Amino acid sequence: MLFALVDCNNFYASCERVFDPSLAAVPVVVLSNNDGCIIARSDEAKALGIPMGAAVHEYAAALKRHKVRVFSSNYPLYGDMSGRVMESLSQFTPDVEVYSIDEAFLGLDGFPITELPRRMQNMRDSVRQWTGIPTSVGVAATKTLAKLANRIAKKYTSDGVYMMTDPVLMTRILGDIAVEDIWGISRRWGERLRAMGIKTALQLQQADPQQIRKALSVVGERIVHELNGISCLELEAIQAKQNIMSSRSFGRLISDRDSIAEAAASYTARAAEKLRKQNSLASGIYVFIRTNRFRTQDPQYSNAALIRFDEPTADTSTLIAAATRAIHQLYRPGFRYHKAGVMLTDLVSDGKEQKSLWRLDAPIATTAASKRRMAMLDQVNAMMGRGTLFHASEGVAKLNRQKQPDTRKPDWHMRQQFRSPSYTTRWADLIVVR
DNA sequence: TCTGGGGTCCTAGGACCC
DNA sequence: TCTGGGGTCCTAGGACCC
Repeated sequence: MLFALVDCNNFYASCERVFDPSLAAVPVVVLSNNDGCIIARSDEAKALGIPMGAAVHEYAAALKRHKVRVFSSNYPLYGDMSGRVMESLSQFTPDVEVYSIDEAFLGLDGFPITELPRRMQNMRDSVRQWTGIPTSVGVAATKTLAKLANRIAKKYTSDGVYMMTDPVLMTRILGDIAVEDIWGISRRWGERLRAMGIKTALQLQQADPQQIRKALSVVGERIVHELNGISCLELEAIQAKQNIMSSRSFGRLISDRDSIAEAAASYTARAAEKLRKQNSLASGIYVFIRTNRFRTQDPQYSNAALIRFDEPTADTSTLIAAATRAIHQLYRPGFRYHKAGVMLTDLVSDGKEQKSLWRLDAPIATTAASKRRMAMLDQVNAMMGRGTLFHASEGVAKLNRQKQPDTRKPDWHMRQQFRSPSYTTRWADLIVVR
């Protein structure tokens, strides 16, 4: 069995180019929702050294100097283009897993191996011709290796297709790839592996799977097997989402409760629409609000509530009513809020059993952790007034995991007993740092 | 001034049961 | 005050992905 990973090159920037030929061969970037940061770059923009996720304000001068064409994001357009690309791919094989808006895995069962390079080349050219979107194709024995092959295709080939099938060549390639560049290994795990002396993909491939499992759980072990050509990740069918999220930063700081509730209501309406589109019902809604964590000079507050419904629902007004109640419960005066969001959770889709049965009787229940934070915050506010940066650690779990101790010198420390919903006594530490 | 918006999976620990 | 062995279900949180 072989897998292909097809990845659209610089997808959002390429989409903009499809509709404006004057953008060809000039640097193009696409911005995030509030035009806050850069989320897509054409090759020319990458060559200028503009990093992914860069804050626009930091690069405003450079963008201007190099005459970079800058676009606000247009998600309906990108979604539509993505659909066309996926549709094109399905002309070549029915085994298509849409992995993200700009990527798909293909199962290549039934393709004669000798013909594969030509077929993949043909597919890539056709997608380009039918949609205007350039892609890269990586082929290998497992999804993880196909991901790496795709990198090679993008970086080093002229035709955008790379088959990683030669074992000798593969050894050389893996030796040149840093562990963090493997699909599924990011910074934290990369650090852990490096501490174990594993720095390259080749070293991880040759590592003891059991040892890796100890360090990185079964997820890490799977990666080791995948690097060895033993497929642990199958092609997955498209399925209904398990959660639907809608959140935004406000674009300015908001202090009054009703404006936040209004924002939450509109997020909820958007999420409810998506919910109905996939024919699901929500069993709960998770609502969060937060201050701007980048403004360290401001007092910080973030909290979340989870509301369960007696009956799963897709009714917009029910959902909005719940979100509004949650905001009222979470809101604390004296803070300048930056972001809020809702997540419809534990969705019930047609024919599918609901995953869990809720035992909580209360019509509204914030999460236990949320209740504790709330109680502590209120207490601290009462004792000290506002304008305090706080840091809370709770429960036994975190202690046992030996989280890095906070080295900032606490001004004030409180240990609080509380009762969880089941009336088991637990404790929480609250460290107040000015 | 400004620093996104979505998702998934896995595990530890606690509640609860026999 | 200390004390078992087996199990399941649930939640929160920590990782990861694009």
